[in-house]
Amino acid sequence: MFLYAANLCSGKKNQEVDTLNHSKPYTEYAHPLVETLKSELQRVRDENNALRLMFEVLSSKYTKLESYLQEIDKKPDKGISSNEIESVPTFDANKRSRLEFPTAKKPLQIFVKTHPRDDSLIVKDGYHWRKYGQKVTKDNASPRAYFRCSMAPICPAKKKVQRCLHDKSILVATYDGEHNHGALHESSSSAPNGISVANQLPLTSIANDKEAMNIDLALSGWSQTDRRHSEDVMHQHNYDSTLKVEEYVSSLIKDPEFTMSLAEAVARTITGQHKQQDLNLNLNIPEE
DNA sequence: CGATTTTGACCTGCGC
DNA sequence: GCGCAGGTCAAAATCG
Repeated sequence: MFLYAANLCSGKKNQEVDTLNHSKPYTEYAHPLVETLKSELQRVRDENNALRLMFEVLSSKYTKLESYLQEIDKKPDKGISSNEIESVPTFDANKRSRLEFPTAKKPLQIFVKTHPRDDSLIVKDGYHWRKYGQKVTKDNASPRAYFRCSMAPICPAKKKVQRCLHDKSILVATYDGEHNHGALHESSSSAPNGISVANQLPLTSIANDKEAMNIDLALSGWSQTDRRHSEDVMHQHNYDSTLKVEEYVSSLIKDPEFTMSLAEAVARTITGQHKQQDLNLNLNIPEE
C-alpha cells in the first residue's frame, strides 16, 4: 500500500533531483528546492520504513491467527468444521438470508470515497435512483439508505448505500438486480459499464481507464474495504494531495489497532527482540 | 405542481 | 409462537 505509493513518490523526487544535478555537482547548487525535496524524500523514506514494519506485524498476525484457526478446526469436540466456517458470515451470523442471493452470485459492492464532511448517501453511477427507505442497522450506526432505479417504470434494479463501519468517509453501495435499460449519458458520472464515481474526492474522480480500477475493487467483504483504502492512498500520492494523506494518516492514528501495531513495530526496532514474541502482545493467542 | 425525500408503520423471514 | 432485524410501503414534507 503505502510502500508502493511511497516508492513512486520517492522515485519522482529522485528524478527531479537528478535533473537538477545534471550540469552541476549537487553540493554547489544549494537550491532551496533541493533541500525541500531532500527533506521530503527523507520523510517518505521514514514513512515507508514505518509502514513496512506495520505490514510485517500485520502479516505475522494474520499467519498466526490462521494457524490458530486451523488448530481449532482440528479439535472435533469444540471446534467448528471448515464447512461451517464457510457457510457462516463472519460479521454477523444473525443476518437474514434475504440479504444474500443464495442462487446467484454475490451482489456487487462499490466503495466510494467521499468528503469527510459530506454526510449524504448519494453515489452517482450513471443511473437515476429514487430513495424509498432508510434504516439504522444493528451492525452499523450509520443509516442505510434504500434506492430503487427510477429511470424505467419497471426496472428491478435496487441499491443500498451505507457508510463504511471503519471509515465514515467511505460509502458502500450494494447493487441488487439488473437494469432493463441503458444508463444516463452524463459526461461527468457515466462509466462504460454504468458504474462510476462522483460526488467524492478527486482521488476517485479519475479518468475512465482508471475507473475500471474502482470496479475491480467492487468486491464483497471487509478485505475489499482495506484494498479500497490502499488504492485510495495510491491515488492520493499520484495526485500529490498532501492534505488527503494527512487526513488518512490522522484516521489511522485514531485507530487503536494501528497505534498498537505501530508501537509494537517501533518497540521491536528499538529492543531488537524476537518478532513472534512481540506479536503475541495483543493477540491473546496461546503460545505454541 | 410534480418529483423526490423523509420517516414511522408495517411486512416478512429467521432463530430461539 | 414470539421477538428481532432487515426490507418495503406510503403519507407527509420538502424541493426545484
